[in-house]
Amino acid sequence: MDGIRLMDTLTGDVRPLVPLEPGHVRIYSCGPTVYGPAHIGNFRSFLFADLLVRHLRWRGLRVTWVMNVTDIDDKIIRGAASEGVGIDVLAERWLERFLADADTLRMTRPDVLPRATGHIAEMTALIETLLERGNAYRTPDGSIFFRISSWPAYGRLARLDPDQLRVGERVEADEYGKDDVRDFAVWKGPRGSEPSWDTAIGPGRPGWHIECSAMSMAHLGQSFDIHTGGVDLVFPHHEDEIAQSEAATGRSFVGTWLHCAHLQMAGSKMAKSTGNIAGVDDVVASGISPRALRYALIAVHYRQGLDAGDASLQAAAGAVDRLDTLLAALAAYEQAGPDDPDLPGVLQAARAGFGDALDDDLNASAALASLFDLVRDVNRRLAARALSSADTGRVRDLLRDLDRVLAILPDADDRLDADLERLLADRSAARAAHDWAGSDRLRDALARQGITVEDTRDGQRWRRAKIGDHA
RNA sequence: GGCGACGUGGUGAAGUGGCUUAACACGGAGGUCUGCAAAACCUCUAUUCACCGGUUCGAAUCCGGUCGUCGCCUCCA
Repeated sequence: MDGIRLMDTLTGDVRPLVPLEPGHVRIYSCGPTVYGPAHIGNFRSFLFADLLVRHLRWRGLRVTWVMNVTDIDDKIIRGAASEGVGIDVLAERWLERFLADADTLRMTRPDVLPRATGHIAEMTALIETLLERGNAYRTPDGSIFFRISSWPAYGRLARLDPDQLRVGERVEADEYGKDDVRDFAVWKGPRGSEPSWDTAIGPGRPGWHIECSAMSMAHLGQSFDIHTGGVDLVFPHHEDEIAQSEAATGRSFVGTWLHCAHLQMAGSKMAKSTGNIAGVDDVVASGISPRALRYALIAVHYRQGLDAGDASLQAAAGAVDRLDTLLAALAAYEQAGPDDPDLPGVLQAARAGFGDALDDDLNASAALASLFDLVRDVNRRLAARALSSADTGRVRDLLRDLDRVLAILPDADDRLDADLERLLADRSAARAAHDWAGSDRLRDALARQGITVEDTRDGQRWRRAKIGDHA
């Protein structure tokens, strides 16, 4: 093991992660714009950050994770106006929904979820500095733009030559007056009935990019370790963040830029603008459990495109079921014999393989391979009756340990309600009486309620069904 | 038009110079076990890594070309 290595978008190489403060990693993730429900493509990028955070913590590092919430932007303004409510009402509603979906997918709650509207002062302070330093200028309508020509490094992150940028023919009315069409707004002057803040730099509202610069620096400092987002944010969003942040502070902004590839659906990018989307609720309604969805979203390397087709979701459900089955088997197994002398080595090797894979730029596929190698090995030992009852606890402990990173196993305290418990007890009794017809009837009844029951020499065992019910 | 990523079995996907005639998962075929079922385990399911050429003792892995897919090039994770 030679530490955690990550692929930095800016330099294009894989480098060891060296936190600015030893033992403490500061991470900023571009979060949701709360004007509607986030789709599972959005969640892929959030879950990839979650996986990173969980792995770093599993490695014993302290992590401060900040994810912004954009609660003021054109779409929110438009949506609120069409409903005749304030932007705060709309934002609050969709933020709640975002958090609920995030919980469903077992995303770690970020340490801070700063909102743009709560950081106007930080943004205007940053803009003032940019004005003072000559990196930004005002236009007649009260807007303020960042001057790209004042920042020679512009385009480095996206590997774009500013002179080659194909500038759109459409120029928004409010953007007339820019010195250069490529310049971007850090502050938008007041317009009609749009929300506006009275600030030291004048009335108006913030541009999108400045939000992330201000909020990340407010909560993590002028320089921090990792910034994550989807590849579509590389340009212009993150490019602009770097320019305005470094121009304002004179310091390096971010140590490592991490970008995850798009989730695709039917061969093309999942995006709200194309309507080619599926929400967490849509997938769950189709019978895929949240745990299986999480598995599908994190099982493929984050820089690899991923198609959320039915086949991959079904495969994920199958893989999760294999883990559930092992847990159920461990719980049901009883063997008084001596401990398996080989087990400690097997467990240690699995943990090492798992951790090493994730250290290597978060290679989740390889980490899962290590986990499933362990699953087969343990199943073999269970079948051979080589393990003791105490050994099953050791295996379970390791699975739970690895699951601190994966978060795909059933809850440790998952219990059936009383009615189902009774059906299980009845079935056990029927079997004891060799009442096979009754036993089969009860098994069917349980299956209809989403519980799979299986018989072993240690008695019956149960687990949640793969498809359908996922309480 | 510019820039970038990628192309591995029935499917998803790891591997990026010899340990790999290719991990792991899903699926399929056969077998063991079992009241039945399921699960699990065992065997089989790519002599081959888009195609062509080259470098090398040796390539899925490096180089060149061709074809194809996807993404970015102003607010989309």
